[in-house]
Amino acid sequence: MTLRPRRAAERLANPLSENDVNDESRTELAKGYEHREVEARWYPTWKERGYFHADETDRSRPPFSIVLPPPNVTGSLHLGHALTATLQDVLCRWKRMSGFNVLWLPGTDHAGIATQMIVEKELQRSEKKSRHDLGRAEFLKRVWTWKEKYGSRIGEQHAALGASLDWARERFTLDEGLSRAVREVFVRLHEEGLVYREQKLINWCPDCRTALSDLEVTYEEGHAGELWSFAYPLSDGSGEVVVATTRPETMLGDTAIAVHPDDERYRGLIGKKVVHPLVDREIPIIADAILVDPAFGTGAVKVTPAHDFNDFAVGQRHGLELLTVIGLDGTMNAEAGPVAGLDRFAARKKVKELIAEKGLDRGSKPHALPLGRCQRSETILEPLLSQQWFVRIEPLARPAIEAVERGKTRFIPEQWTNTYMAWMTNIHDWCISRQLWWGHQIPAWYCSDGHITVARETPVRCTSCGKQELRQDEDVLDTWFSSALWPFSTMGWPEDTETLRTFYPTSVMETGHDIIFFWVARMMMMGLHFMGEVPFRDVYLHPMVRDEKGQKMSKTKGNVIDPLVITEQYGADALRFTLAALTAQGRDLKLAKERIEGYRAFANKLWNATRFALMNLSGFTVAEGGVRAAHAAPTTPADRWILARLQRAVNDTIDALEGYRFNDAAGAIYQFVWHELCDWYIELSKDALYGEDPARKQGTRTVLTHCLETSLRLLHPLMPFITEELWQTLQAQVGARWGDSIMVARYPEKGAVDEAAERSFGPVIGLVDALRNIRGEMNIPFKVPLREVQVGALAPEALATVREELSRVVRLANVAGLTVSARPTRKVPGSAVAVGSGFEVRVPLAGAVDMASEKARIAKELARIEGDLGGIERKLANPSFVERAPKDVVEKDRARAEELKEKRRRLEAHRDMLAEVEGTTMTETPNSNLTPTPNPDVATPPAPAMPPPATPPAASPPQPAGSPDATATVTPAATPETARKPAARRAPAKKPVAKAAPKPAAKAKAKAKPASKVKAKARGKAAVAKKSAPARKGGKAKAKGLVARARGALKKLSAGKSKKPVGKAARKRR
RNA sequence: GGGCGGAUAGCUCAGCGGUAGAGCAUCGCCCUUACAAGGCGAGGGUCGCAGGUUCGAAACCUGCUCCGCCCACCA
Repeated sequence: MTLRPRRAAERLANPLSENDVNDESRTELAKGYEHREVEARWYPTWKERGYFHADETDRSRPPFSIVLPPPNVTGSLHLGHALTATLQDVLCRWKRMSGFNVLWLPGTDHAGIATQMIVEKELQRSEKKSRHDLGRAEFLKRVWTWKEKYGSRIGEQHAALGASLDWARERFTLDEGLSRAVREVFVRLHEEGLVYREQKLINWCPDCRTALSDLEVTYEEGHAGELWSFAYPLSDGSGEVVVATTRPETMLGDTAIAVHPDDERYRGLIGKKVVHPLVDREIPIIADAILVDPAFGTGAVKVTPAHDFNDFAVGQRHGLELLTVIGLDGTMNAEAGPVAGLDRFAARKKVKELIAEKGLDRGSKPHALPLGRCQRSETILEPLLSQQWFVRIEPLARPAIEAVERGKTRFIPEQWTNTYMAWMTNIHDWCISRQLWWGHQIPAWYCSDGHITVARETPVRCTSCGKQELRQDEDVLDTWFSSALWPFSTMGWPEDTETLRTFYPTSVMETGHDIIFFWVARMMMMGLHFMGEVPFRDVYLHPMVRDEKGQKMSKTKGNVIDPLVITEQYGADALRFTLAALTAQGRDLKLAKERIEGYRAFANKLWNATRFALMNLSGFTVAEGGVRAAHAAPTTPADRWILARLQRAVNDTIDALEGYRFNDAAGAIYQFVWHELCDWYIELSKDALYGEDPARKQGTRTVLTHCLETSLRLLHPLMPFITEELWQTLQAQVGARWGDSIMVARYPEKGAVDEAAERSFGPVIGLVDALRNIRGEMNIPFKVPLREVQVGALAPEALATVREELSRVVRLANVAGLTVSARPTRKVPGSAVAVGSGFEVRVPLAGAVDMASEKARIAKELARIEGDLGGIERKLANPSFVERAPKDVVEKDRARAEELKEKRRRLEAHRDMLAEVEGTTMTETPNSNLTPTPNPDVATPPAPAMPPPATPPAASPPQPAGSPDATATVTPAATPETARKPAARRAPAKKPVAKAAPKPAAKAKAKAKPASKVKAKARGKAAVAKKSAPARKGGKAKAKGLVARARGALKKLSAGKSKKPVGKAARKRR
């Protein structure tokens, strides 16, 4: 007893690895998938062989290009980057295998402010120095050192994920080439009047000491502030005007009081003046209908043009003085009179005190307001007046809007189109200068007269006055300025390169939706302006990766996960597959450990499926022509079925990839490999593989190899490492020359699905499911063979198929004796019955069957049918439904109703028989053996009372051979299953039966209670059956919708289920 | 203030006009020689609320309630 857990534990503790030799020709696999060893091996191999490299001179294949959104060199990658890398690699590998000339271009971004801050912090910590202590040149040297360190780490992380990036083309935004592109763009825009320098109010971070663009401001919603009121006395002494503010310190910069022109309260005051209470100044009262909302506060507004965006505009309208009172460091300057020299927040307090002393305080109240903070430092920003460089954006935005309107570039998911448009149409000029050191220094030079010379290379003299002492602008450009050029600057622009001609515009821009404005929009503008063509055709915006609590991953929260930690633990393939499977459109992605574990299990499943194949392919060589070769062609319904399912999986996967539905692609492959190939086909194949029929064996081996090999190729973009490993091993085993690498093998192609093969195999699956269900519900362990099983009421084509696959049914359900017939089954007391579409099955269970349990089971099924039927009949009884609903829908329901009625009829008959039996025998001998035939394996205790059944199988009416009514019989000796397992057959049956007997009663009791619930559920279940494809296609009966939950499994396998997505996908594409 | 998502089984999410699905978790049986990172079976949902459109609504429309995100210069 204690042995069992130990055996499992041992396997877990030591899962690897009889073989960790790097040898492509080996044909044996370790027992479990060991990702570390495999991953370490393949990436360098691919890279060395040049598979990642794009050839810009190759025009024989259609181009496909993606530029990797350059990660910041500030640090290492997080899971958001892993998602980016995964999705792009999926696209690139898929396209590469599909015959495209693929360029996936890597690189990194210097990330001006972010990097500078980090290095500054580091410098402060380690050497207690500021950047000013080092000086510009020395400080920049330090940053470069930092960049070298983290730039390579980013490369390693991408390699660990399997990203097939063309490393030979790796770029950095501060490279010489890209810097040249930046200068070129700046100069040209300046020449065109689209770059200008001006004194304007901008968002200033007193902490970073730099200007920011609007986008770098994050607004804190509903900050709990205070609205404070105070009085300005009128200069003529006739009274006062009360104003309100959330920033009292700014009152020292007030240069007007504004009221609404139509406001009766203040009409008489317009044009008068008030006295500033803290400095010696008079301030005019003006009327401004735009600024003032008479309903807010007192209806009078203090105007501070140099420290507020609204007030700045008022100042422009009314020609007001711009009085700056706050300095770049956030302290009050000399203009601030009594609070000069104080920090802005200390000044706020002081101003209130001073006003209160003068008796002008008019109280305050809590007030929620949006508060702008610096995206990097989270410091509260200060609107300040300063000289900055700007890009005149409107002329650039217009073409970028048009391009999207005309469909030159499209957004996926579509909803982002609106977001993009809304921003583009309300865009403000872009402040591009930053008071930093790390970045592209602005190519503008000043002479002592203040003339500006803008040039590509350092000028010798001022273009205005010829002076030779020139000083370059110390500021650098916004990081996003160089990022905006990424799609063409990385391909060699401003030169007219072969690479640009081949790969621009790029095919897809794949990135997070958080940088749609920062980056995507700006690339559109710059690409159109300088290349005359959109930078990308499709923009796929992926969701944000969150932690399992749904929180955004951020360094400050400390919930950032390093992809390397995950790949180390679960494998890159598992992580990639998880990310893809979770990437549904339009929703953020919560990464839970359990999901990754689940997909690691999937990798292991695939590994073991291949391992199984290898074990059964010794001496086998794949035939020339594969599954289509005459001597290897599929011969059984199961073969044809799995090939049809494979083709459907291929179609579904490609459809999903084409629509950027990564989760559907992952789902299609997962479902096929695990639940069809492994759960069904491999199990089905065992009789042939273990048997002695050479033709059958050959066919099965061919089909199995084909399915596996195709699955591996299909899966490769998602799980590159394990697929390569298995593909190589399989190739070596079967002596084929599929190619040097799965990476450069051909991707599976879409094709017609053999729907007849899918359909005709249904009864076999249905039958096995029915038998398994009876086992499960009756609690009969698998090792106890089922005897005297009758399969009846088979439709002609189903009869043929079932007969053809009889040995497989026998094996999968462990049946030791079975008859197949077109006629209904014969009643046998003490049997369990299941009715499927197109067949019924009866399992005599001798004494093992518990009447109550079987009755409950049948009642449950009947309730379900009643529910289904009730709903459908109500619909069919509704004249307007019959009249107005599409014909096929009505037809489908009619057929379904008929089918349900037939099922109900059979089950009712069975139920009545159960009642009859119970009435006669159960009451007196509750434990008695009701077995029709002596059954040493199942019956316990031995039958004392009941006579043998009236008609044992052997005595069934003889049928002419080949007639649809013919009865096929399988005897225990004839089945490979039983032949191989004599021990199991002879095992004393006491244990399972004894175990089983008490169980059903309890179960039945438990189930008696929620009868209403069963009904409710049954009602719902009607839908399942209705969705079946055959009905939809004209009401052809199909073996499906068996007893109980067998349906669920069946449904997955039926053609109908997966037809739906295909249709939908087709619709979506239109 | 405007806009965009989301609310479906205990959890994470598909489905988006024909009447509810997956994975994980749960319960039962099974170490059956590809895989216990496994197999088989089962249980579990008035699809956020309220109206409307429709023969038919989880899906479409309207309103509402909660959650998340984005945009916005109300002192």
